[in-house]
Formats: sequence, C-alpha cells, structure tokens
Amino acid sequence: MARKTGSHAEITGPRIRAAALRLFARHGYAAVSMRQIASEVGVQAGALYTYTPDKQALLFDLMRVHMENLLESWAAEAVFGDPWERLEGFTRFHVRYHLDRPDEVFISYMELRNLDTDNFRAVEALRRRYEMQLQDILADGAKVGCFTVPDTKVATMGIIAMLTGVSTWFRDTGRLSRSDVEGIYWDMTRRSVSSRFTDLPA
Amino acid sequence: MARKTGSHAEITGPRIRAAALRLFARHGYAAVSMRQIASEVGVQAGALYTYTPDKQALLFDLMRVHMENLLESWAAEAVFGDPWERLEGFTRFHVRYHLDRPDEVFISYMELRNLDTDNFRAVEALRRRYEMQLQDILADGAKVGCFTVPDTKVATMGIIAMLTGVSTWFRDTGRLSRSDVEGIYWDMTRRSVSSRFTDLPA
DNA sequence: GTCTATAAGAGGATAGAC
DNA sequence: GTCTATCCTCTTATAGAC
Repeated sequence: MARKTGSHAEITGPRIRAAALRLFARHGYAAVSMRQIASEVGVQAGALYTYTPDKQALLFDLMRVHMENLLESWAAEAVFGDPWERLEGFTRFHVRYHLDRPDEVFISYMELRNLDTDNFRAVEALRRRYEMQLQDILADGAKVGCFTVPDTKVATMGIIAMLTGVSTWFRDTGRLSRSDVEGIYWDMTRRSVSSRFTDLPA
Repeated sequence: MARKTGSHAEITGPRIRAAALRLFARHGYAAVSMRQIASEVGVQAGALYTYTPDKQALLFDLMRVHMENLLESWAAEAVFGDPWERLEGFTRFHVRYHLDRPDEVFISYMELRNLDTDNFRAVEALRRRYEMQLQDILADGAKVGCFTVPDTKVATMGIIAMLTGVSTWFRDTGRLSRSDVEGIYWDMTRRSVSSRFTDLPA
C-alpha cells in the first residue's frame, strides 16, 4: 500500500473520487474515514486535501456529477415520438443507466441526509429536474388519452422507485440478463399506466 | 437536559430505543454517537450500557423488532380470497404500514450495510419472508390466470420498491390524504399485473 | 504532489462512586 | 440506575519537510 514520493496529479484526483465512491457506496459516508480512502488510493491521508477541501466536498462532487451525467445522458438519448415511445425510451434508459452505475445510484439515494444544507438543495434540484422528465411524459400521455394515470406526481414517484429498485437485487451472475430485466421492467411500467383497465375487479 | 439521579428502568429502555430510532433515521447509524442518544433521553452516555451491550445491538434490535412486527401485523390482517383480493389487501397494508412507521422503514432499508454479518443475515431472512408473502400472491394469481406477470420475482421486487417508496415523499401536510395515496398505489399495482394488456403498442 | 507529524477533538466503552 | 471520570482509539484537518 505504501508508495514512493512523486507527482501523479492527473491520475490521483480521479482515483480518489473512484475510491471514495466505492467506499461510500459499500459502507456509507459517515462510516468511511479519509484514511481508508487514502489507503485505497495508495497515498497518505494528508495528500487527499490537495484534491478536495474536505470530506463533504468529496461526497457532494460525487453526487452532483452523477446527477449531471444522468441528465446529460438522458438529454442525449431521449426518445421523441408519441408518449408510448417516450415512456419506453425513458424506462429502458433508466434501468440500463442504473444497472451500469450501481455505486453512484446507491450513494445518490442513500447519502442525501449527509449533505450540508446548500449541497442538499443543489442535488435535490437536479433530482427534481430528472423526475420532471418522466412526469412530463406521463402528463402528456394522460392528456392525449393513451395513459390512465390516477395521479401524475404519485405515478412519477412510483415508477421511478420501482425502476431504481433494480439495483438493489440485480446481479450479473443471476438468471436474468440486463436486457431481460430491462424488458421486464418496461412490461410492468407500461401496464402500470395502461388505460385498458376500467373493467377489472374493483 | 440534565436530570437527577434516580431509577427509571421501565421507561428508560424504551426511551433509548425511541431516541436511537429517531436519530438513526434522521442522521444515519454511523453518524449518530452514543452521547447524542443519551442526551436525547436525558441521561449520561454511560447509562445506556445498562440497556444495551453496545451500539450495534441497539441497531439490530430496532431492525429485528420492526421486521417481526411487520410480519406479525400482516399475518394478523392478511386477506384471504381470490388473488385480486389478496393483492389489494397486501398493497393497502404495505402502504399504510409504511406510512405509519417512516423511521422504522427508513433504517430497515438504509442501515443494512451497518449490520454485522450475523445480524445482517437474520434481518435479511426476515425481509425475505415478508417478500415471499407478495411473491406467493403473484404466483398464485399468475397460475390461475388473473394476473399476467412476466417474472414473478422481478414483479415482487418491483412492486415492493414502488410501494415502499411512498415514505420518501409523502407528507401529511401535502395535498393527498393517506387514504388517497393508498388508493392510488393500489390502482397502479393492479394495473401493473393486469392481464388485459396484450393489445398495447409494442 | 506527497510525506511525516501533530493538533484538537469526538468516538465507543468501562470503572467505581453514590 | 445513573453519574462522573477516564481510557484509548480514531477522527478531520493542517503545517512544514522534501
């Protein structure tokens, strides 16, 4: 773990963030010490402070960057078309993105309470912007009559919670592939807003 | 906050657990100190160790008792009948129970990673038993043809995640009552397993 | 840019008085 | 049953050598 003195500015910064991400996701922000992060990177604890003003900024950066990347990625591959196509695009994107970044997802949902007030507000604003992407699709679909959504906001929260939950149980070693899972969640999502439902048992 | 010396065995124990529950839910297990818990109860830190061998046992007890209560409560009011009735019973029970105990729910989902290996296994086993309650309903309903469930296990995880998520956003001061919310979630749940869906857009 | 050393304090847990 | 006092370890963060 020990290493010789030397300059590694270009790689150490990202390595610190990667180590912090992994450790925060595994053990939780409050349970991880700066020494653990440093040890994982292969530097002494003091060296971390060349790259981050403090531990809080490390957490905030990870969460902010994750939310910004999420919004940018969705903006880049958002599907245009009728509400069904847009909903399918969002659902598959969300499941895939979350399966690909389990650690980022985990800390972004679990460590909100460890953010300082201002940092919390900033991350919450980003998260709300993302949720609005789905809410707009649901509202549009309800307006033109292809979806039946009893309450747009609750449906948004419900669907996002359902989809995000995939990262709590999915393992690549399991019986289902990522693409299987994407399809299954899309199937449940489309059913959950289906209009063809007025004749079900009360 | 200071208090006089005296005996309060019957009430101090529960008060310690209540304070720990509240603080763990608010700030996270690792971020809460024994001194904070003691201060909330109105005793000195040393006095806590009359009631718990250590901090870990405090967390484990809260989680174990919550899961046991959840299972008992469901056993007591589980609905018998056809799969639709059973599913509605489970859905409404789950939403109501989780709305009534936001702190217990929060720590039971967030603090799993702070449990020691054995404690983790014990809580996980209880959680699995609870999830099986829903999975059995879905499997029975699929078998007799009233539900269409592409994958029973994924549907179980998806529905539980969707329903449990209610506690992340619901506030009693909001525009919806608890009973509204229960109904909306039931509506989404029943749609999500509806059979009447083979003719939707691909 | 990284190291060593250290400041200043908070953490969990225990001992023994009352 | 609770208090006070304390042990010992670990914490975040900084200072200054290299």
